[in-house]
Amino acid sequence: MDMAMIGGFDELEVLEMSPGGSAASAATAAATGSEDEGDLRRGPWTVEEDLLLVNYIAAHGEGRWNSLARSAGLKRTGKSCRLRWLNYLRPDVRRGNITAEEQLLILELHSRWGNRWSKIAQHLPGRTDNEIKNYWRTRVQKHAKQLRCDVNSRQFRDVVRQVWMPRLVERIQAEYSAAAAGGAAAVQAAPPVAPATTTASAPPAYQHHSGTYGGGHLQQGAGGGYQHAADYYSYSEPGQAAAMSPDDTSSALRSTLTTDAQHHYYAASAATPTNEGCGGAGGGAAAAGSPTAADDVFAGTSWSELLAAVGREDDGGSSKIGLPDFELGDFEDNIWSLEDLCLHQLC
DNA sequence: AAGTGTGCCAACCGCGACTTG
DNA sequence: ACAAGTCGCGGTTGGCACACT
Repeated sequence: MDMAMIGGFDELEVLEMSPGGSAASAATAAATGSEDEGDLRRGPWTVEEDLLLVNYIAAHGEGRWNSLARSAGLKRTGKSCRLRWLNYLRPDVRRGNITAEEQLLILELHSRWGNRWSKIAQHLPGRTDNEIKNYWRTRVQKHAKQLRCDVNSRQFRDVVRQVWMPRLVERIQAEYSAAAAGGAAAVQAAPPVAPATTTASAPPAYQHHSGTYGGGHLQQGAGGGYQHAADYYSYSEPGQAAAMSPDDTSSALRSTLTTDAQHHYYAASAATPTNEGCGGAGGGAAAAGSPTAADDVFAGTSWSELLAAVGREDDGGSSKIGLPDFELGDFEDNIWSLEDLCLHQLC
């Protein structure tokens, strides 16, 4: 937890504030706090409450939240204590912007597992399910809305795979190249590569290799990165052999950073043409459920092939994938810009 | 400078799964 | 085997902060 932040409050008068909150929120807390309602408080946590909780857990450990709440002298439900601890006070909670690597993981894992936020969060060290859920709702769903797509529609998933993820990979790649350039003179590292040419021109760590999505099948070794990649690739659903332990989150992240991510995301995404409409209810089941390997109709196609297959519904029938006639709004980040979509003939 | 809109995030709620007696 | 209690998850909401007009 951010004890420094809590310690930063010198005056007890401001204790009736949620961290990062305000007097207004404190007032709200007082108004809605129902301190007397069943002797249970609700609303924003005060610094005093945080300290009580943290100190109690430090001394006795977590778990048994209802009795913990009583024993710690907190007028909160166990549920509320658990939430506060897990989402905010836990020492290893990571705060700040979701990195490109993390975005990539979230997109990938969500495409596999759907809204299994806690499961996804297990693979992002320090991130909470709540944070990932919020990210999805505020960022990803916003994009879907801009595209007039149902976030669960296959079209939107295609766009994520064919535009957003490549963009993230490029960004990560560029960052690594820049880091490498900063460290050594041997900066022959490839510049951020255009998606369709990546396979041919990427630096070694990103070289294309064939593999089987979900099978951990790697034909080409390229140092430690590939080892991690193997771990990541071979992660399986319960019931299947899982090469990566659930707690090997850093491995998952590293693999995302250091492997043939493009292959991973695009070979894994070999598209089956579909004209499922955007904004309809059609995609709900697809995302609500967790796409299995068998369900992954994108398996087996290189990502450059995939990009070549992308087109619009109204392009005279040449499209392989029925992407909608997007009405583009402003994309606030460079990951997914109008230029990107136009570049890939998605607009 | 004031009003409005939007993004973000902490917290709550309901429900199902699990545990315990 | 069953009921009550507890836990964990996903969905939703309320409100602050900031950007924009």
